[in-house]
Amino acid sequence: MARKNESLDYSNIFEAVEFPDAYKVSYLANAFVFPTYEDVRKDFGLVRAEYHLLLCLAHYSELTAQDVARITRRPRNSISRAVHRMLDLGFLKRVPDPDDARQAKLQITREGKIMHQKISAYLVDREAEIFSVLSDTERESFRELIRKLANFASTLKR
Amino acid sequence: MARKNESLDYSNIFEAVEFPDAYKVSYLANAFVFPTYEDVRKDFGLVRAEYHLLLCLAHYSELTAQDVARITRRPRNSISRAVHRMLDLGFLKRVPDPDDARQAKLQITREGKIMHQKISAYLVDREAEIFSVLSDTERESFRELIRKLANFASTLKR
DNA sequence: ACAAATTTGTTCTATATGGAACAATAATTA
DNA sequence: TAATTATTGTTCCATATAGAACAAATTTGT
Repeated sequence: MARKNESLDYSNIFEAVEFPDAYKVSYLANAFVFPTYEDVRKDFGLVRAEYHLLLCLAHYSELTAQDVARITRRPRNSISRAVHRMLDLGFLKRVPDPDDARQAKLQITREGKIMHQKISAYLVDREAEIFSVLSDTERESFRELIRKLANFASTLKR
Repeated sequence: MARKNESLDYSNIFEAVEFPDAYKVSYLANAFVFPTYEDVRKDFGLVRAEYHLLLCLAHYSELTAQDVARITRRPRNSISRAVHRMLDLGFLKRVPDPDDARQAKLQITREGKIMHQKISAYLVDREAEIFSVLSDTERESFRELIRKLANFASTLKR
């Protein structure tokens, strides 16, 4: 007997939904972005906030935990947890701020940089994979558009 | 005394990161998509999988739990849990499939449709908000590009 | 026809995550 | 200066979520 339901087209919803563009952004996140975080967790042993620390401190030489929370829009307590684990793992170092005893400046270590490079190489590949469906000019268009959207999103209150 | 760190530009990372396009998709998801799910949870009392059930069954008259899992790419157990709660809430009804005792066909109820319309109205507004930064032609371009990307993502193995 | 493999829906369990409250410190205002 | 307010990082707690294993039913392959 033939397999039932085989003619059901699961992507019809893309066009039927009342907010098709936002839905597809969401879908892309669920199908691609989130699984990528999951891969990073499985392959490199770092959860999202931990990887975000690495990412931020690979590009800013010195940040507080609060800075990272703002950059990534993750809650402070998630970052706090992640900081401790990254310190234990030797991927970060922390130096108290002499001018403000509440906070401490975080820096990435040599080991952290190496880990960052490994993860980044993987993520660069993942990016290439998903965007391979676009032509060069399409890719360029998308880059401009997503830049506008992300910049706008960065102004949203938290 | 002036506030410290006030000159730090949190969006520099958008261009510095090694995978800028994927990063911004991810950022948009974190800044916009997931907070939207959170709003739905707070304002309407439905978690993601529960809302996804409503969404799917508002557009397909009859689906199994497995169908919904595939359409939304959520794990089966999340959908299973959500189905029970939605049945209790009276938003769904379930009829056993006479041809296959393993599965049951799900349908949305009148109350479910009403709830779906309320949530959809909210999400339509959210969509309009984020895409307000794009011109009409930009919006049209983005629609085409995200469609390609989402369609490709839908072919990815799970 | 019969054994093996697959599919569906479920429960159990582990964990990532975010909200709330808190103490310590710093900044602001009176 | 003194009192109030804000900020930072932290711990505690509740919950959403996904993996794994499972039983029942169905399909596939020999």
